[in-house]
Amino acid sequence: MDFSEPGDVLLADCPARTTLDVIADKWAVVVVFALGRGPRRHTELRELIGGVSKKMLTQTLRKLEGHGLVERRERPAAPVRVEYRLTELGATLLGPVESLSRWAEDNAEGILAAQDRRAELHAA
Amino acid sequence: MDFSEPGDVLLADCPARTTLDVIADKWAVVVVFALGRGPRRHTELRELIGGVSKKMLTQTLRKLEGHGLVERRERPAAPVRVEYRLTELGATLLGPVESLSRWAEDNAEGILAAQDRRAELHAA
DNA sequence: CAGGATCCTCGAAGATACTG
DNA sequence: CAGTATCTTCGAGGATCCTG
Repeated sequence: MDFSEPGDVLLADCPARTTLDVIADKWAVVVVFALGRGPRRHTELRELIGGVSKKMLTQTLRKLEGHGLVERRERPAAPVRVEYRLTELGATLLGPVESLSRWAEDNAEGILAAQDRRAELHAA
Repeated sequence: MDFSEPGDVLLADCPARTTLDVIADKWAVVVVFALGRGPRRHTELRELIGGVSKKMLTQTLRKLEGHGLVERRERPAAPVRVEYRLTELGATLLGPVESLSRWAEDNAEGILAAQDRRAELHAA
């Protein structure tokens, strides 16, 4: 249990932590997941995701774009059409994200059960 | 690309999304990661993680405990000693979390590069 | 349609001090 | 040591309106 070994990153002020901050945010994860199935437009994403404001979605997309994970492609037309897609780099994030979402799906029940047990204790 | 297929969860108001909210937070991920190597005490965690306030750490631990991912074990003594460890359920989260952290580590460089390219454009 | 600009609020989180 | 309590600030994010 020696944390000074290499491989024990993610702690303190390492690049991995910085990088994690990019994606350790609810919307980023969900957006990447949603784009995992192919390019989507702003409105499509909003409908698919649900519960995200226009502002937050744009903000999240800009952030992901700024980090090279998402590409914005504007179709000249009137009214404008804008498509977002994962970049090659962004696509590599899909594995971990889906691993996470699979876990979330598989363990939703257990988590909620624990939550409820808590609630009951708290009520007593 | 049909989102109505099963397996396309994580969108809208599904249990997976609720569950994701539990862990889609910076500190939660890092704490789980840190506990992945064995039980740790409050102070140890604070030192290992770095940049987290006492308050936030306690809060995060309570949350994880409330969701059945972490167990709090108090050793009667003076001064009190408290150990935190992953529960069995919590340990199952280790896979996804490490998958994520490995990604973060491997792609830190690429991410930062994209970031910098952006910064330059913005400066111009 | 996509998204900038503005205004406003409310809660997340730091600082500080105290306790079992 | 491992917290709790209190106070305060600061910015994330919603609502609304406007534009190319």
